[in-house]
Amino acid sequence: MRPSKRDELVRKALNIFYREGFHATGMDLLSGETGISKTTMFKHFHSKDELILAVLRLRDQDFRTWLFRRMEEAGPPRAQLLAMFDALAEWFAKPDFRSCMFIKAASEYPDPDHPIHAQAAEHKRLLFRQLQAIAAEAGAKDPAGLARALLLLKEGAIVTAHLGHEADPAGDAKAVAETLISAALD
Amino acid sequence: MRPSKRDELVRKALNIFYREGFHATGMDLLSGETGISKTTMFKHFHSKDELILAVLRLRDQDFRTWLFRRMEEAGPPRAQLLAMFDALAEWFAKPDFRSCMFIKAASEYPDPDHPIHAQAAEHKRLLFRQLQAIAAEAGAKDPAGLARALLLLKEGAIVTAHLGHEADPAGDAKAVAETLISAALD
DNA sequence: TCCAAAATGGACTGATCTGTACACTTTCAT
DNA sequence: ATGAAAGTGTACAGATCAGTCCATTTTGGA
Repeated sequence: MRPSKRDELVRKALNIFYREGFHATGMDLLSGETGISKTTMFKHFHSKDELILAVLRLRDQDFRTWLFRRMEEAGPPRAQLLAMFDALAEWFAKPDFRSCMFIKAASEYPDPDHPIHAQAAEHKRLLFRQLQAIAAEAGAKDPAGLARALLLLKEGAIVTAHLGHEADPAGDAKAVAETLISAALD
Repeated sequence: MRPSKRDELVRKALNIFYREGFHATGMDLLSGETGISKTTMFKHFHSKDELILAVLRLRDQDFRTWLFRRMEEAGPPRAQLLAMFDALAEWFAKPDFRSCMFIKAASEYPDPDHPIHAQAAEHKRLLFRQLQAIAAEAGAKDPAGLARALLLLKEGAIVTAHLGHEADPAGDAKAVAETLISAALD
């Protein structure tokens, strides 16, 4: 009925989990930081894991909406594929960039059977599907193969931007992507 | 004087941290699982963080030794570069593969100023240096650029192998690497 | 054989963890 | 205005967290 508090909790929890990590963030801290009482938190979500799952669902929506909107703005499908890496560069440049929430979730919940791990994997699968569709639109000979290759570059760039000393991982990835796309569309 | 217990602790802790995660693994569990008393553990390492740092140093040594040995076995430098992805495929196929320890460490300690995060970053830098040297040996026009591109593919393959549904991320990465290497050496 | 260093077990601290209980207040639709 | 739903504050449970203490036992080299 009044979903505002619930949404507010999930959105604020997203930022804190993203910044601090999942295990490192306690429910008490979450309550204090969001101003939402622990009682209410546990009324909406029966466990911390359920809250994390809701956070990941929100993040999945937000991220894919943001990314594919940025890509669409680039125009034709071929340009869209390349624009993914410009979007990544934008993201990496933000001062609060701290890698990919789903890579982090999979790192903290390494058991593939854990629901949180599975939810993170689902995000990657949805990304693949959308990218494959654009690759097909662009006329790629092997849309799935091109999408897989571009996603390898994307994940690599994210990890490197968070962990490496490289100046411009998104630019490096884009350079490789250009040759891949050219070869796939000729 | 008698470093056996210390080494034994670090080696066993490595496996447990790798399997379960850093925050999720308590010192009591570590003591129980390794059979080494907590007193002894804290005599060797003044804190859990120090133990983790030692674990990461060991993992860095082990991993780079293993990887570059596999690559050297492939023969000439150009073949060595490609062989990295065969080594990755081997690794991914192991039933206990759970992504890269350093990506996981950076995920759990997201603050770049944290010593554990810094240690993980150092590993990636050492990898880059060794790969760059091989790229130079192979006669690449831009050894640093080629090394960066290949490492993007490597990190992407690792993440995808852990989190994705793809059948053969190492093979996908290798295919891209082949065209990159050809272009860089012509 | 003997001694010092290394390792042990287990109780203990104080903090923090997830999750609950309960009595109270706020909000909103009717 | 009233009643049900939603939210609050706080104290609490029971487990686990990192880390300490100490008296005892084991170990390895001289």
